[in-house]
Amino acid sequence: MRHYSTSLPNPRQACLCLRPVFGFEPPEVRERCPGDVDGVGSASSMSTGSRRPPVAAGDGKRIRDDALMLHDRDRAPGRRVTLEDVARRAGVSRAMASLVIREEPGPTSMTRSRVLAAARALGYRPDRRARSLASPTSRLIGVTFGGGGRFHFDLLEGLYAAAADHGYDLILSAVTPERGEQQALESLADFRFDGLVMLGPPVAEPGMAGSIPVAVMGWSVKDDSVDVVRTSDEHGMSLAVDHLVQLGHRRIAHLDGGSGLVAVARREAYVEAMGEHGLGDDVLIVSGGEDSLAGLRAAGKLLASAHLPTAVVAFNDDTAAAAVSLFAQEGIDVPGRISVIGWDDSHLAQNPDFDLTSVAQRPHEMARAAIERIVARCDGVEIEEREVVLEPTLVIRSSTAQPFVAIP
Amino acid sequence: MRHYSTSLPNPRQACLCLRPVFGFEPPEVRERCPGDVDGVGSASSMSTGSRRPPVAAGDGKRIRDDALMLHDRDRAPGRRVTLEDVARRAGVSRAMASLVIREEPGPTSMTRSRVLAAARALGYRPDRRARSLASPTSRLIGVTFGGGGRFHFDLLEGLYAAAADHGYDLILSAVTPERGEQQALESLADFRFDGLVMLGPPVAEPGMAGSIPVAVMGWSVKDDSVDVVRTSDEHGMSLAVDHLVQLGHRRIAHLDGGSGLVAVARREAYVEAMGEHGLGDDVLIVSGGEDSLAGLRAAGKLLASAHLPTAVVAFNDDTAAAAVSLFAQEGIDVPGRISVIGWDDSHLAQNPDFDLTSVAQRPHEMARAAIERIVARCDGVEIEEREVVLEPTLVIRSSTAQPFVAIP
DNA sequence: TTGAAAGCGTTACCAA
DNA sequence: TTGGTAACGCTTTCAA
Repeated sequence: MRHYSTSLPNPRQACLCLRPVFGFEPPEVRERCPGDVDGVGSASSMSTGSRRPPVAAGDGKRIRDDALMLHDRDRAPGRRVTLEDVARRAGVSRAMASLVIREEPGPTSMTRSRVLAAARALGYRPDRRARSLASPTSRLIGVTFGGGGRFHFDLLEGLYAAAADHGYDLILSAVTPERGEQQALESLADFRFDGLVMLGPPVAEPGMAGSIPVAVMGWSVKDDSVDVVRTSDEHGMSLAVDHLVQLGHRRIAHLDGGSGLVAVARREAYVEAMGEHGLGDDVLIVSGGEDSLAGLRAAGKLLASAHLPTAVVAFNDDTAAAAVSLFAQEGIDVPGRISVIGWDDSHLAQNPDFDLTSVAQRPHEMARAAIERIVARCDGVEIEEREVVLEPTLVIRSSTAQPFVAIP
Repeated sequence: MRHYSTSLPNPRQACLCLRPVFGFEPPEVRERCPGDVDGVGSASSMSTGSRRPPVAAGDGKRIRDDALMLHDRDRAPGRRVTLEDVARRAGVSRAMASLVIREEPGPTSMTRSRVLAAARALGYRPDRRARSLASPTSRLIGVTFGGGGRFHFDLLEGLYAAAADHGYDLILSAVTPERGEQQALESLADFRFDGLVMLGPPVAEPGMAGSIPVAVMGWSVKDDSVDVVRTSDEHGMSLAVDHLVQLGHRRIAHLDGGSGLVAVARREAYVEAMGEHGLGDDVLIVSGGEDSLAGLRAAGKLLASAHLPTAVVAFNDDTAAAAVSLFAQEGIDVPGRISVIGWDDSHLAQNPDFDLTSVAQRPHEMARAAIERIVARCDGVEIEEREVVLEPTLVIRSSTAQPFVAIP
């Protein structure tokens, strides 16, 4: 009582009794949770210490009252289930239980099923902290991300899935204007991650050396100690331009994405793609940006120009959709008067109101590639090429068609 | 040698030598890092074992060779600095060093400065896993977030800062379409967080019981075991409408935010605010959404209507800016012909091209409030009210002015 | 004020 | 195959 009076003023972590969603409050004892008084060290809990070895009261050592009462029926209410609990319930040692949980070879199928049953019954979930602390590899992959919008969010989703498949967990750290990349990395490093994935914002030189596997997603980087996973902008742009040229377009404009690394790459790819079709003279770049508003303004500029092109390749779906909206507002038919191509094949492109032809990068596959890279390197596999370039595809929908105006 | 041949196939966590950004590779030894052979268990290290107790060789116990060689000069290269290292360098016990690092009272200023100096020299950073594992409170606050865009990102930034001020760390978990709230919470729970902040997406009933402090940000929730930190939509809307009415507007429309919880609240607040000014008959709600495209379309609908209002209150800055863009495109002067008010006072509102009058919720203050709540509850402080409602302010810029059309 | 030692919940080693 | 036990890096208790 003396010992615990200050250390447990309220439930906190020590009394973590969450709803069934969490799945780690054993069904058998859940009903004891709600109204229960935190009985650690209380007189009432002492009465349950029947199995407790005869220790002289006040013998000067810190008695693990709580540990001693950890028999199935006597666990402190809400106390989280540990491997120890599982092992005891299954009647095996902790080591055995550990092997079973980690699906390591060794235990007999008999042992295995007993342990598994016990774990399920108790709602056991391993403690990631203890796990990563104990093992030489933390099985934690750090992820830095910025305000990258939907696409980064999709990447995140993919990363979670891929990491889980490899038995890794993700720890995220946001990079904000106030909180630079360095700080984000430091706070991640305090968790001792095994590998790092950087989603953004795109920086020219990631602040990491080659001591730990690092993968950068979505943009290219010169530092050759990091892996790069990206979709080929060149290929994507050439798919888009090819498609339009095949339909008969020549005057194809590009609503660009501003000054970001990705925008620059796509702009250059556009120029090149046009050149390859001998359309160098028809190059028309309208400076824009990454969001719908930038797209709106760029589309406005286009409308103000003397000679409206017959097709437009936008930087992304947001800007493309904005352009389509504006065109609609102005009574300019898409694709009748002008064809529009977006990028990312996002929900916007798939939205029936827009139904945009769009260059599709598959974020989940990119994520999978990045995780596989990292995991492989963590396992000591030597990989030569530092760059994974996925080929995008062109999803053709109803925003592109043959040009209205005949080719002069 | 035998023991370690398999355990260190490649650097991994065990050889975490990062760049100076990380600040935990001691300057004095950094030059030893790159080409160094992993000397664990090598003969040379044995010569430093002077403090090693006389243990018979091969006595059947696993000897901590590496621990024994942890004198300043013999640390394994790249091995991360521990409290042990700091303590040894400062010539004190680990317990002392711990107290100093945690800024607990006890150590003399002499001890304190020695330890601090050692920590700095070695570039020490505490291991969050070990720290949270050892203490009854993990000092970890879980945060779930969704694709909430810029505003959520600003909240995140504020949360980081506020948590750090209280000595807490954040662990993030994304809620995506594929990865529900439940899964996000489970993965967080494996880190044994002390408190939880939920940023989104807004759900009617957070999947948590009252066993751990939970704060929900930005939307209201009926469950009275969670704290709610939000900005008053009622107040914000009434500021906006008041401002417009004072300028002489009567026909004030609302570009709404769709069907989200927040959008509903603002829509209702709009109706009420109009009613308070006896403008119930002038209520005009244009259904929209949360992003610029929705704003664009809503503004388009507005334009198509017979009788353009003289002012518009939008759901947020994105939709407001989209409307402004469209109006500009159509030659409708803002604020000459129509006044526009946004919400969030984001970078868009502050952008000189738009210069929007906007309802400002201060995300950093909201974040601070949420963290303070959580921390207080973690410390066992009883708090009565479960809701913190911050009053927004109206930032007046150049998108609002007196109405062009006189009141009939 | 300081230090020794026990513990947190795991993993990984060893010998049986 | 199994179980005992030493780590992991820290916090916390208790005695000096």
